[in-house]
Amino acid sequence: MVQIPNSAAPATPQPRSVPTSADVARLAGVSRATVSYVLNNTSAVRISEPTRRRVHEAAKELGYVPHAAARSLRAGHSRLVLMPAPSVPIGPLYSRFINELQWALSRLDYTVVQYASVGLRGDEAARAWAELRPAAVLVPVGGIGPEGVAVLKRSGARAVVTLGTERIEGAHSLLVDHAGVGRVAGAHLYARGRRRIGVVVPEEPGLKVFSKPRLDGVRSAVEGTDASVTVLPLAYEEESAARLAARWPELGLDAVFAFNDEYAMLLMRALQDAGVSVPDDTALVGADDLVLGRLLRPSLSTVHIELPAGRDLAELVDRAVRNPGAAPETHHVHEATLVHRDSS
Amino acid sequence: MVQIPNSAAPATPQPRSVPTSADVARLAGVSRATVSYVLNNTSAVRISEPTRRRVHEAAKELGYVPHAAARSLRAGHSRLVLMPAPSVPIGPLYSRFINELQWALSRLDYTVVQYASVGLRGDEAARAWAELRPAAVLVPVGGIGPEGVAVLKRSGARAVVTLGTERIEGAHSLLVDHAGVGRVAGAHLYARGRRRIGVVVPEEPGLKVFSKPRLDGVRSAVEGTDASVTVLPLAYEEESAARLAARWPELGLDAVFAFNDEYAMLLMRALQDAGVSVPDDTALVGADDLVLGRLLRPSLSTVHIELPAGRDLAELVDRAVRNPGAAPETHHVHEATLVHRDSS
DNA sequence: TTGAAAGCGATACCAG
DNA sequence: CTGGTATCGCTTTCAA
Repeated sequence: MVQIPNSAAPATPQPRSVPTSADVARLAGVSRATVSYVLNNTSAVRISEPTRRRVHEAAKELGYVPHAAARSLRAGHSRLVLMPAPSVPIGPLYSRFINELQWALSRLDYTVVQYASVGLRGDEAARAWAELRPAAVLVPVGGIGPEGVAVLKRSGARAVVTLGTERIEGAHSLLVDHAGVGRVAGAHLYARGRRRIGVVVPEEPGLKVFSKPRLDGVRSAVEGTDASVTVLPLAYEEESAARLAARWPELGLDAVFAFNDEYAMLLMRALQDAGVSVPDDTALVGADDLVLGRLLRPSLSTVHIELPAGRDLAELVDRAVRNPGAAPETHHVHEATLVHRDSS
Repeated sequence: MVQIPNSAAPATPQPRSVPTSADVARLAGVSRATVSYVLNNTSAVRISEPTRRRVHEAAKELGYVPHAAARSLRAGHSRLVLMPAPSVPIGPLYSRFINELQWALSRLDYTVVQYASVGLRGDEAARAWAELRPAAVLVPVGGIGPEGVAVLKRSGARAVVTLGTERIEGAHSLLVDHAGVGRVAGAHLYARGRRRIGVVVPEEPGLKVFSKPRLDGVRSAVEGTDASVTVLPLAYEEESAARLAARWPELGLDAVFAFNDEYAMLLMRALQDAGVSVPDDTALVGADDLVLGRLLRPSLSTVHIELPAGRDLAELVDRAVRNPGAAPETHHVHEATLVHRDSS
């Protein structure tokens, strides 16, 4: 690449330093205060129309973009909502919910940001989030403890909301009843006359927060009956499923709750390939009610769970931010219902 | 809720203002400068061990967390990498890539953040991103134009990298050859003797950026031959697939490229339910090589695409940030290969 | 209606 | 080795 030395060709639009409101003021021939008033439509002061125009034109000409950090430093608070990005792909159901939530929060004029806190755990992560001085932090399941909440609050977070299976001291909570998912599945299988029930537990580490309560739910559903529960570790790979299916005769199970629809699909195929008939030999129930469950043959029974509307959670966040002193709210989501299809 | 008025109960640990480095300095009995040196391990100055300890203890006692905005304001730059969050769920393949990338960037000490710019389009979005003064912006396909890149650069972004199907003026590009995906699929179907080829185009709006080049790829593969290409709009719902399958006799197609494996699964089921045999009556090819393709019966032929390692892209970003003057790099991903299974 | 100036929190230079 | 202090960009009183 031929480069013309700067000294020889100062004409090239070299990356001049980024324009500030002072530059805008200079170009418009006004003070920085006036620029601020105009660009923020401050209603407390009235600026003459010609001045407004000059300021707007200067801003556009320079390509001025305000500096968010400077602004929130001065303001003493931000409208940033931080969501730790889940480190494992968490499925379409959850993605859709997150999307909806982000949309709703944007409508309330928050800046929503997903922070990838890879490699940090517990309080370290909380500290990293706190550095950004968010107005609110929305933590998906298992990502924070009471000390983490304290760190965030001390550094000015006005609301911490956890989405998960258990309440965290000091934080608002949206409790999703994963145990209920397991309970519904277990009760259904029991009612269908099944007594030796397997429960798939994904080997993928990030999913334990879901799989554990779902497993416990199945257990609680058949507690005190003559039914037994067998834990079935399974990785999301064909080979793992094939190995599990090969052990089927010795396992002697007549039913499986497969954690979710995707694992159910994986297992259904492996079972069918191994000559195990679904649902005759073994009944199969998934969860999350994904489209793909309806596409399987036999079509997949599943547990449907109604996540709250993104708007509702957004409003909870907004309320919490406006009134940080209020006692933590706890909301429950336990609308788990069984969708009975052909696999059970 | 019973609320005790504040005035009556000032004893409750009310949110005292958030501790700053000045507070730490005061408590440790040193100057703010010293605090900064200690906490940042500044190697240029040597601080006595006792002082270090006192500072660290004071910081811990107060629960001090540095203020990222203040820091980057002072520093004049940030290590923030901004990635606009895709507004549509974009599939497991892409999610995994994003995750890997975030991880690699964190290792290089960048703060990676996904920004949900819901509702903003084009330059508006670019301006919103620019307010955060990121060091680099990674824009997935179709999210930015040349003016947007200019806005970002003018406000100090040292690198803009687009991941997509076309180069954008001024930005580094990682070009994923979606047309190649279509070409490979089309060529394969042609080679298998198919001549009336349907191409599924998702009705979901966000997917057009992928589906358009894939469709064009199929077209180019059979251009100048006796094969024809028919566009098949399809929404990701059973009913939509059923309607499409019902029209099958009149369409008279002997092959379909189904955009990706998920749409392929949807269509395969609908075709089978409508009595169309795959692959005898109609050959079917998906894309993305998802696990579920192997689980279908017949197992699904698909186009595998090798995305670059997250590490490589992270290094491109890092290089670009360190050397903002360098000419935009363009990298190509065109490793599309056909995985032949039973559906074609 | 506009301008001057203080100050948000952290850092890095320059003295001491 | 440690402490003042100017500075980053912006908003917001207070005066003019």
